[in-house]
Amino acid sequence: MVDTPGGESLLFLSDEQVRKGIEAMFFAYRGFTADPDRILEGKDYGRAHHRAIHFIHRSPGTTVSNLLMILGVTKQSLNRVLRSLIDDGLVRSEKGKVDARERHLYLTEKGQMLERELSDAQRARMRAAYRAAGPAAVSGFRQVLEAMMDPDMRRHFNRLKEGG
Amino acid sequence: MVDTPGGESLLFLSDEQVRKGIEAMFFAYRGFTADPDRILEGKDYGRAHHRAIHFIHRSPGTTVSNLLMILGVTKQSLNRVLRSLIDDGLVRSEKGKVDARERHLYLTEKGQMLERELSDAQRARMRAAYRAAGPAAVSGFRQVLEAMMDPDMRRHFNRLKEGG
DNA sequence: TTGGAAAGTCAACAAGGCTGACGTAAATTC
DNA sequence: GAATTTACGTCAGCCTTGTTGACTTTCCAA
Repeated sequence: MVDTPGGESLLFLSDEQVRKGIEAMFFAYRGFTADPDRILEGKDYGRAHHRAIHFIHRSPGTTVSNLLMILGVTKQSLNRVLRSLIDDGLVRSEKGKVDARERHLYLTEKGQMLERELSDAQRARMRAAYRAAGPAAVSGFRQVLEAMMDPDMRRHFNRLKEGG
Repeated sequence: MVDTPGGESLLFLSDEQVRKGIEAMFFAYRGFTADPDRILEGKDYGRAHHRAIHFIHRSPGTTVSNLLMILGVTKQSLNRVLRSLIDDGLVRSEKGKVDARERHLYLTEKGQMLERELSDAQRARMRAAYRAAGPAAVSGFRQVLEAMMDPDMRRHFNRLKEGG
């Protein structure tokens, strides 16, 4: 790193360094999803169900269209997932009181149990990685990830309940 | 963070903090794949082709089975992707000289052009994120990602040509 | 009261995973 | 030299999860 006359800090990032970052994302994401995937296989659910469960847990009472924006899929695709979760009694869909067109989504007890199981596994890995890398690394990790998001997604990300 | 008598550094990571990390991974990965996905749509190729192209570029002459391990898919799945890339003249498959059962894979000129296009876009985003976050953050980012990988994947990751 | 938004649903399709079975050529082992 | 194993390719069929397009119902708001 070098400070230029203008005060800007230049990073000399070779293509190779950046490529390594790209590959790190690829391999790490595999690990990131591995544990929940393992739990879900044989349970009739997949990654799509996990994502829905996660964000409903995170924002209880969220609407379908809000979920659509966060997940970035079509309503037909999300509907198929929600349908099975609702039919199986993991998710409850409540007609909105102020706007009755909206459906507010909540996890049932059963849904919360699965959510717990999935997130326990995923958090364990994340926590282990955090511990191994140390607190300074954790902060950098989060900064780079946030900078990598599309602005819309960053907005959604920051709107989720604070705490981190 | 607190230093214990034993010298160990404890991280007090609330579930909320860890959850934010999980969500950061989710949203960032979307950004990470967004640009190549956009380029590929309308070109008859998808993310699977991108991955194959990336790792063939990265390790010219790699064998099919090596690629299988790195990508973590079945040979039938990889074959479908390679088939189209070979038929379209983006990838060249060469019978091995020392072991004629193996096929060594190379990008053709045409394949290198597409690789360049895809990786230019992806590197631009990664580089921008790196610049925005700063060099210390970049180091932490890489450390956490590496700690998050499965050991097998970490081995593959570290075996790829150094430079970062 | 009517237009448009939110949601749900049906149908059809595609990408990209998977398993299982089978074939072939080449290398290795017995 | 024969048998076995390895590396690869391929056929067939299945599943998940994404897509479009069309249509309906419900309901808010102008």
